[in-house]
Amino acid sequence: MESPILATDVVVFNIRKWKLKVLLIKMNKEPFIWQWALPGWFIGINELCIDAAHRILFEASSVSDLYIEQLKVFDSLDRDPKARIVSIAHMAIIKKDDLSIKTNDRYTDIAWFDVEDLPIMAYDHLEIIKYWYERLKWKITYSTLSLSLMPEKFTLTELQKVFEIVLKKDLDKRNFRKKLLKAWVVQDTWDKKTIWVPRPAALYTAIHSDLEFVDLL
Amino acid sequence: MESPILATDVVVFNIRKWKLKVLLIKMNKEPFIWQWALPGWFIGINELCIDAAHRILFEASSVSDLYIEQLKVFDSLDRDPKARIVSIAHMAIIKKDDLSIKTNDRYTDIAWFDVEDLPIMAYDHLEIIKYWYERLKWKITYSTLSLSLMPEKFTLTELQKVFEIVLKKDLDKRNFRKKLLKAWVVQDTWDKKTIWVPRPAALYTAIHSDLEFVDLL
DNA sequence: CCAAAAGTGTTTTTGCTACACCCATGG
DNA sequence: CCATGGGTGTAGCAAAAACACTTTTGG
Repeated sequence: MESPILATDVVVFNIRKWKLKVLLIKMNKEPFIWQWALPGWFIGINELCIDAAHRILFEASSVSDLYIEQLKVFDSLDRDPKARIVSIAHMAIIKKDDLSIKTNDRYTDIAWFDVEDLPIMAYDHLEIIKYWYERLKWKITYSTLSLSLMPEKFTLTELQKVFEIVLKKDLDKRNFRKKLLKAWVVQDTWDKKTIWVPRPAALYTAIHSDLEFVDLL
Repeated sequence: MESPILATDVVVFNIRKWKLKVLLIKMNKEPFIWQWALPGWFIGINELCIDAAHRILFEASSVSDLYIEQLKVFDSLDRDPKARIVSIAHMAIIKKDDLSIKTNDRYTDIAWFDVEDLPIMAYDHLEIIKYWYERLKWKITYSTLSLSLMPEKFTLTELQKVFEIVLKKDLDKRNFRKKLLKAWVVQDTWDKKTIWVPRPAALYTAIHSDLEFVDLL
């Protein structure tokens, strides 16, 4: 019995210039030549899906050391015109200060796109991004996922801004701080942010490095 | 490049004798001969994962027409000792009055097991069941998934009992009815259940046949 | 007429929302 | 000394939780 081929596509989120961005690469092969797409490739026969996602992302963009989450299979029969390929879609999140991206010769270009302003895309990749975007919005409200978007140390105002950017709505400063501090997921570093702010702001850091489930909003 | 083989395993839930049950089949081949396992098989090259799940379930147990949901990939390298097989696990739910199960000659036996009292199982199937059980508990609180466990017509007390069995905790009768009726997901059939109850109880039925997302608890 | 489950409202508690002023620093 | 974002508490309201008695039928 012949089996579909297994691949993975990775949606990489990051916040840059006060916008939620997604990492896309430009294809240099048919059938979608010159179109933008998600970084993706085949899963090796002795490879975990999540390892494949890490590897592919590193190969395409030299990015490593990030939060990555597996879920949701995309398997429509016509998603790839050349072969029957089932894709296990992943979501990755890059901390705000991980910067350098550069691609290899498998692609012609790599760039960050605003989630609200995506180009025409190859395959069903637009659908995959929309799915993960909805999930991201939902998941930051009941887990510490938002902290993966932050640098090592951050102020509460910066964290609040991340929520406002992702959720596209304003939050009340006092209520936000109350709930967040009550959840015991961040701790004061006793360090202060002194540049770019009139009054020094307390810098916090995540208590746990792995994902925890707590109501934050 | 060689690719892992794609398969699917299906966790089938049902409520029988006031217990939450899972459907298992007994294998008649190595490497797990005589052990219990989830119904599962390979996905065809031109087959949707969810169609494969339906087909496999029908082949193994002659069960059809049920709620089925795809999610979560199980892909540890050592989950199958003979080959590298990645499994897309599904959850299926059978209405209380779908009864007949019988297997084919691919397996030696088929039976319902209490979720709280599972036998030693082949592969990583125990892990798969535990995952879906947690998800089931969570999902019935914010969707109409619970209605998939009910027969065509049911009383509110019966529905409450299903919640109590799955969640393993008692609920307040008045609060339960208030929230449930306010969610507008069931309607009175003006029919009455008269057998086995002292006072005739109103029979309700689901308004929508597909899954809706509403807070029920 | 008694046993057994059906059915029904109100009060209390809790958590969420809305809201405005003083503080510390750099220029 | 002024502009700028940092930091803090309380009151009102809506949703959730706790709670007990009357009704209908079969035996």
